[in-house]
Amino acid sequence: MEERERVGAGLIEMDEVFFECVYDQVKNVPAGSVCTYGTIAELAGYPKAAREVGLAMSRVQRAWNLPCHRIVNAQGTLAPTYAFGGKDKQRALLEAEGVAFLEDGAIDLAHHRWPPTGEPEQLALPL
DNA sequence: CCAATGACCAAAA
DNA sequence: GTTTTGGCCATTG
Repeated sequence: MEERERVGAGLIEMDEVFFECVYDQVKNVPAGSVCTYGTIAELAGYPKAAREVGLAMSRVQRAWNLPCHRIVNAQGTLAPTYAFGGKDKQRALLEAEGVAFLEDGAIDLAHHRWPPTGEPEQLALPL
């Protein structure tokens, strides 16, 4: 019906299926955890469309209420083009949720990666 | 349809 | 650790 869905100030005329799935996964990421583009793509049904996930993120609007700051690349580093203020803002948001960063400025994916796909070593061991 | 682009990923040098 | 190369697939002109 009509031309896809008009969202805020942007008109979405892409494969809503893929994007909807991506956004759904992003919404599923719990606070304090992060997810990689590749994982999101995989969950969305396109195991190799990691770039499209990033593209979807760039198209995200604030009104959608998506925690896109929890999506990082496979290296645990933040993209330079975070839509809501840049990587600096993204990092601040993540730290506010309890995400720890390494000295290199990358996120410790071993502790914050989500979902816990088959990794049995989620033992926090705080001390 | 073709070419270029992109918040990527992994392997190789 | 960095830089380069290839692949991946949807969007855009």
